[in-house]
Amino acid sequence: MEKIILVDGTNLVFRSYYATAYTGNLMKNSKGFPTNAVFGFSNMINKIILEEKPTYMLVAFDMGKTFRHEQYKDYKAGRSETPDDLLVQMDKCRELLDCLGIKHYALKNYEADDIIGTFAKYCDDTKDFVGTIISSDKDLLQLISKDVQMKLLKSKDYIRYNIDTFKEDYHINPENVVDLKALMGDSSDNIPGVSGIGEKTAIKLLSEYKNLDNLYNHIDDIKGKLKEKLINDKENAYLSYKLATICKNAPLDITMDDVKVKKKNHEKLNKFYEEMEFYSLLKKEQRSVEEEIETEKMLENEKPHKKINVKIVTDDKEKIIKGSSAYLEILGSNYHTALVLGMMVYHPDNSFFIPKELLKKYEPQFINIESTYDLKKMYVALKWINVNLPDIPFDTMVAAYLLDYNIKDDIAYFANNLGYLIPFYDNTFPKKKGVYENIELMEVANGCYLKAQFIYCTKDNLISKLKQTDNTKLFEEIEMPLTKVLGDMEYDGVHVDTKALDKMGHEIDSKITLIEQDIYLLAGKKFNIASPKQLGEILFDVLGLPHGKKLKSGYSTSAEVLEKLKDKHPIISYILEYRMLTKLKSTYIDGLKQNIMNDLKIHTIFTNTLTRTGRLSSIEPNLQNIPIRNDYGKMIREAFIPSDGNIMVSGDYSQIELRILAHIANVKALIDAFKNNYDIHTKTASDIFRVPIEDVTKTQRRIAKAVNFGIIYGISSYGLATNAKISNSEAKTFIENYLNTYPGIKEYMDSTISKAHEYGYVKTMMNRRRVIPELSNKNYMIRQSGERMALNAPIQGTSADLIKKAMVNIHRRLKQEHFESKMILQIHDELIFDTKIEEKDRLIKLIKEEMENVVTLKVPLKVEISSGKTWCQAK
DNA sequence: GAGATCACG
DNA sequence: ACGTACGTGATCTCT
Repeated sequence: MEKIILVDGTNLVFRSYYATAYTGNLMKNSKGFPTNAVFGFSNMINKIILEEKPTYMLVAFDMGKTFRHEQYKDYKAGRSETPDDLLVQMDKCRELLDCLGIKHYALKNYEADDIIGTFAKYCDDTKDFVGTIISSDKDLLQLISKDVQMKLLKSKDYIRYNIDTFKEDYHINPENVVDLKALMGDSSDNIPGVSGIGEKTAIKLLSEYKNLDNLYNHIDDIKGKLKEKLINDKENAYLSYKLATICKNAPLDITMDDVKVKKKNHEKLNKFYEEMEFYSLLKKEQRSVEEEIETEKMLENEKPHKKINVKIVTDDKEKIIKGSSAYLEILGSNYHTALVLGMMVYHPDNSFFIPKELLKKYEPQFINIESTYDLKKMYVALKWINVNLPDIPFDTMVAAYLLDYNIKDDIAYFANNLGYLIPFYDNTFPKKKGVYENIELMEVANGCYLKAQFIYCTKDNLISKLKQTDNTKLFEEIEMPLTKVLGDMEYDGVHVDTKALDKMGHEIDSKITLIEQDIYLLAGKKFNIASPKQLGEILFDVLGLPHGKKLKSGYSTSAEVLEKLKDKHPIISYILEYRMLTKLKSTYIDGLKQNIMNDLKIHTIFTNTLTRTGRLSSIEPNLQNIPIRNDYGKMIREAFIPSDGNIMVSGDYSQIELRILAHIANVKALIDAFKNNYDIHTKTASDIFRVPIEDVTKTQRRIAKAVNFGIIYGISSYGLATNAKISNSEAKTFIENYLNTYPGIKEYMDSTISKAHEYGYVKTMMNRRRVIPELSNKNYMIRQSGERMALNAPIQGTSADLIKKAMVNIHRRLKQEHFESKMILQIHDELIFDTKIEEKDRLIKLIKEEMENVVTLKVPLKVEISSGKTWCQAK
């Protein structure tokens, strides 16, 4: 006796789609392809395979817009149209089944139900098969028999019905489900039923009269309103009966042999998950493949460690061949604190793994290494164990970043993307309760071998791709040298006055406790102020304050909304203060303290392969968003201090993005304004409001400033209106005035957008590309946002190019000219230096020179220098 | 793990 | 009629 699993594919896909589609944020991969339904479907199918371990399985689909009962299709047509972003995912679901070796099938003029019904009947008619139907559609319950059971899917889990449990629950026979539907109808399927009869009445009637025919034969036994209803809708009842009946003899052109589960194609499956960007499933798949190999091994009774293991050196006799690739493996996610395990060097003629203890001995040979992945990580991790890494010409991670490959910090993502099967870090180094489990050095080395080999094999291809995209110069002259510059900055770190932080922490704590009491008193009860949900209830339900915009879960309690309620209730200002203080405490005091290392310094990581525009980002901790805009925040900056006896110096590009815009768009009025060193927002206000500079009001300047920002962000009138707190039509007028005043900007915008659509990407001054798949999205809104990205990326990206180039130049000169001062931070348009007092004047001159002359534009670049005892004062 | 909020350029 | 400013990261709540 064999078991066959019959899955209602259409039902599963719809469920997956609508389970997430209403949340508003449709799940997509980075190419903009919707994946929410495929993701849910993949999870469900994998779960079915895991639970049922099927040898026979069929996933049935509806075919297009054809229906079982052609003549009644008006009823079914009442279902709303299938959304486009669901339709495209249907094919992907079938593709997944192909990878898994599972048969899927659709038949013209028949529905998935009918295909399942026909197979169910086969189970009934023969002794060879029993069936299990999987769907959330109650219609299919009619197919339950002594040989066919059903897993009825519920929102979280499912109910498994066989013929006995079904009867217990429903008090009717499965075949009478059709009669049940005929009476009660099914709104989701547009089956009318008898109006006024629901499930309860219908079941009561059927438990007495068994079926529809018998019921109408004894119609006179029934009294009153119910009888009337039944007679009135008799026609509908019989029509519904037909609609609800599942066909059991569809002319299938497949047989049981066709639905045997085949061996899954791991390679295709990996590619599929990769394309969809289902990394959790990709990892699971990798683990299951490994387990499979393990079991196969056990079965064949092989000796362990039969596979060829890589060479782990025990002395320094091996030679690193010139041109080798290298990969450093560390235990831990933050390379400042991680444990170095060792380094694999790979060359087709000689490759070996150098354990940590021997790295120092191999240091002189590192000069022969020519490629790696994540050079900065390797460079800094080695610095921490006092091993110096000379310049390595090629970082495949940085190259892949410029080329818009899908990369993460784990090289396995990139490798799998290109079809190299490389173990994921999380699988090689599993954690239990946050603690790494014991590791086998040989396993680490074997994984490392694959990684280094991958790097070696990929390098040339990346080099030629960089050339094709005109990115060679950007790569060689900016990004590659910058990795080590950033590495030095991270390693040097920033001193922190822990005591000052502690003191502030205590003060803030006591303030928070006081404010909490005030808030509870005003609210009339204790609640979790940090929970927007609970806070919303207090403000809008209990206190009855007017609410602003609604979000997915309740009304917004953001500072923007609360600000408007300040006059309405005294609790509001307490909440705003509470928010500010708790933010300060948890993120900027406790958060920062966690990241202070034994040297009393903070070592951030500048991620150089993450942003879509070419900017850096800063993590663990983020030192690019330390407060500055209010007094509480400034206190935090007091705790960032230079080395003993030194001072902080900062160099800040003034209005760099607007200057770049003026240059790129060639706007004479703006170029002149910058040349004459005008206040740019006042000048803009004077131009667009047509008043002399000295007559520009504060409001006019504020609006002009908002418009200037808006232009950089890829303006829309609505966006400007909300931001500048003006009406939509006013915003429109201002934008029109602006574009008429500066026609170069209009031209820039038009040509950028049209080129972006033509090529699918935009470029910065240094040829850095940003690919924008959103531009070809079907959704108008997404396309619009793509156009805004296209307008912003060249500006924000060029600014990133310029400061990066300046950083490389400054770093080079600091070394050449034997400065002891160090560049320690970059905050997008600003550089911070830990400065020796004697070097101050020389350094300032150097910074200004390098930053202002990094390139020559039609506008001068202006850098503002400031200095002081702390970061706060250097501003 | 996602959403809400808020910190920065 | 749609429903929006660009680029980031950390923390907390809640499912």
